[in-house]
Amino acid sequence: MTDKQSGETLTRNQTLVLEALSAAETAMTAYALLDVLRDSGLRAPPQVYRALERLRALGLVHRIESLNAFVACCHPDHDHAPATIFAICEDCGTVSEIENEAIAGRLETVAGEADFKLSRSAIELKGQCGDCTAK
Amino acid sequence: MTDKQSGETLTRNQTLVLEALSAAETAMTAYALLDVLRDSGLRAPPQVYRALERLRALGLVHRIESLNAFVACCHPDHDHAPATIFAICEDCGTVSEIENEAIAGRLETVAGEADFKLSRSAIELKGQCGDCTAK
DNA sequence: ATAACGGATGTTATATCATAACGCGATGCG
DNA sequence: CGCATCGCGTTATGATATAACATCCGTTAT
Repeated sequence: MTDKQSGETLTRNQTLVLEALSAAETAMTAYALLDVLRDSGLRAPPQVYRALERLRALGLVHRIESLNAFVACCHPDHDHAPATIFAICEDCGTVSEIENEAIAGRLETVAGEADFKLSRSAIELKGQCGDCTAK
Repeated sequence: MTDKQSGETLTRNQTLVLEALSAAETAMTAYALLDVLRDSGLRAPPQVYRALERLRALGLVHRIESLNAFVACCHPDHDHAPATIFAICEDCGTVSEIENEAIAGRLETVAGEADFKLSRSAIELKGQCGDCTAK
């Protein structure tokens, strides 16, 4: 059996990227991550993108398409349906993750009605979070 | 009264971009549009991006976030809710636009429950369209 | 008429996001 | 050992997007 990198464990770079993302309040671009992690030894974009790619495959990180940026998954434990909803505050940049079975199901239905075989979906809401509304 | 560009009419560049997009089967990137329209006199990215920006504001064009690309709106007539769904075929690249009140409403609800003031949303489904499934 | 203004335009340069391609070194396995 | 695999580091480049500035041309005010 090979324990090197065949499934569970994260490599050094992957750990660094995941920790930086988890510590961040907002979504971070790959280059922002690179800047933050330069002191930790990362030098070039591919290092960050490779780590992100693997972390995404493991479901530990999500890409926010409308921002070209990334967030750590809030609840990496349970396999989430392919229908996570992201609420992105346009004031403070906070991204919150929402799971909603009803919408996931409806999307499946709608896709089916349109004769579309759904594999993944990206649902991104823009607006103002509670904290910023209060201010 | 000024008829030049105060609301309704499209400028030459805007018309060119909209026509190119409407003619396309799939979503097109700004640079793809630029290539296509070079013979028509467009030379540089800002010309395309400016036209796209205005067309989007008019609701005639949508941006597909997950592709960094653009499509002409299928039904520019009726003001659509801020919850259009795009079904993107990963085989042939076709993008179809789906309107669904139920999902739009549910998203409003879910956002409200999360104390989030929703302004716009991007819903992008990836998968296989009917034609490609049949093949 | 003409000066001043505003909006669209054209153009150059640059910022930002992402990946191709190569070689190295460690590890597991025959 | 010899070889395959994988992560890694590095360089270079591709792809997407915008800043900034000069110009042109109707409209409007004088």
